[in-house]
Formats: sequence, C-alpha cells, structure tokens
Amino acid sequence: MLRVSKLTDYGTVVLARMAREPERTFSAAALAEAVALPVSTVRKLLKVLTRHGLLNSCRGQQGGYQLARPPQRISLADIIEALEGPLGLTECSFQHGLCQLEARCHIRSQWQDVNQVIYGALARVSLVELLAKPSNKSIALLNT
Amino acid sequence: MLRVSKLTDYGTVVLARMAREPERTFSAAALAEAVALPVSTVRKLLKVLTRHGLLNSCRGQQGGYQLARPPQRISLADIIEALEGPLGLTECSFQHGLCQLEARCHIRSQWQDVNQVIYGALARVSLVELLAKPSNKSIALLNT
DNA sequence: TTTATATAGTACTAATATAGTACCGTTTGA
DNA sequence: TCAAACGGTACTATATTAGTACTATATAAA
Repeated sequence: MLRVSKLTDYGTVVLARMAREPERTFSAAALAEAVALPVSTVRKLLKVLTRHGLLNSCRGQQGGYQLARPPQRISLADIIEALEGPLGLTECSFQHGLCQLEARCHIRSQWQDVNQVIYGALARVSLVELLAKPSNKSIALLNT
Repeated sequence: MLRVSKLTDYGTVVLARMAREPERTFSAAALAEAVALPVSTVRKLLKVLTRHGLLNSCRGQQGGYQLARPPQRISLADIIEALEGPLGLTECSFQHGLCQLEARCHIRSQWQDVNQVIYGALARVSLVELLAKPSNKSIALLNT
C-alpha cells in the first residue's frame, strides 16, 4: 500500500532518537532500550545504516554508533534508500529492461518524473524536521 | 522499495490506454490485447477499478468498461488508492493503535505530513499528464 | 595479556503479501 | 435461446518482509 518496510519505519524512530543527542555514542542495546524495540532488530538496522554511511560505528568496549552527519543533513530519502534501495515507484523506473512492455509503454518517463518529485519531498525532511514536535511545520516547508 | 504493486503499475498502463479514447467502451479482452497483458490479469484489474468508481461497466454482449470521469479527473492518487488501499507510508499513519510504540513515538505526526505531501504530488498527476509524451512537463507542474 | 563489551557478517525460519490464474454465476443484446 | 461479457471468489505459487540467532572480529580497560 505504498508503504515503507517496518525496518525503515524503525530506522526513522531510531535515528530521530539519536538526533536528540547528536554527539552521543549509543550502543545498540541502549538504543533498543530507548525506543522500546527488540535488540536484535535494532542491531540489524544499525548495521545497515552504518554500511550506507548514515552512521559511524566503533567496536569494542565503549563502542557504539554515532550519526555520521549533523541531523539536518540526514533526510528521509537517505534513510529509505539505505534500507530499501533506490527509490522507484515502478519496476521500470528503477531499471531498464525489466519490463516487457517497455517498448510499447508510453508512460515510463512520466513515472520517472513522479519518482523525482517524491524523492524531492522526502529529501526535504531531515531528522530535525522529523523531531520537531508540532505538525504543519514540515508541511509548509515541503510545499515550497 | 517504496514501490507500487504490479497490479497498480498495470492499472496505470491500462487506464492511460483508455484515456486515449475516453468515450470508447473497451472489453477486457480488447484492452488486454492493446496493452499486451494477460487477459485474466486485466480482468481482475478492471473489476477493482470499477468497484472503486474509476470505471463504469456494462455487462452482456457489447458490454465493457468506460472511464467513469474525464481523464483529467483521474489521478495517480486515485489509482493507487483504488488498487492498494489508503496511502500511508507507515503503519501508524494509516491507522491508530496498530503500533505499540505510539505512546512513546515522537514522529507520528511528521509522517502524516509526509504522507499528505506525497498524496498531493500523486493527486496532481492525472491520466492526461501520464499520457503526455515528453517528459519534464509534469515535473514543472508538480513543483508548483 | 586477558577479559568483557560491542559491532560485523551471515544464515535461517516463519509469516505475510503479491502475482497470477481459474472457475462459476449473472447480465444483456442479438 | 445463446453467446459475449462482466462480477465474485477462491486457490496456488512465489517473493518479500520480519524476526532471530550464531560466529567472528575489534577494542578498551583491568
């Protein structure tokens, strides 16, 4: 239903939590505790986010994870791309040649436009906006 | 990967084809032929679109399907909602009480804003835009 | 140098959703 | 009356997602 995966959903929750203390280093266990999610799940999540450059990690005692960039420079688009791969509403908008209709299809380029617009909207929401308590603020921002 | 289902994808192709002859009544077989998709699949698709008011149907010999509204009044948002249910990027944005984190979650309302923005973008693309050959036209439109 | 802590990588199972198809019933025009 | 065409539903196979566990490696502190 045009839904992000649960892992992505969790990702935004976890990253938003981290954004409240952007300098702090969190262990997976501490984060799981803070957002009330299973440790295994949070661990998986953090690994992926690290691999995609949104987090820095440090092993060993006193190790943990830290935001790789200031919160205002980590967007929903970044998070979704890290956890779900490149955004593409249709198969054909993601990669050429997968769709057998491609030759006869007249609407491929239009889907690509739509993708770009949605990407733009998601890119304009950073962890800072995500964290902002009151609503309607981000909306205003997004519609510029 | 933030992707619409194949059925939705097919739906846009089929409806775009119908929009090229907005007054014409198409049988499922004729449409399937026109867009090179299996008849069974197209049949399923048309039934759902009819149930959701995007098409009018007529049974019997000489029966078939017809756009229920002028093409400029049928949007991607309509199509996606018909085939995938109400748009909601996260579970919680769709319905209250599903997510156990809700009480402790600070970003629910932000997701709702994001949904609205994406809905708006999809609502602004009608079958007419979808059909328009050259690209970058819809983009300009969408960013207003 | 040893040990406890913490991440990295991977693999696996279960549950869910999607894709695709078929069948039977009903309506309607010729 | 018959054939064309939609309506509803059910079913199977496949793919994806969700959740979890296990082993290896790195690091800081004792």
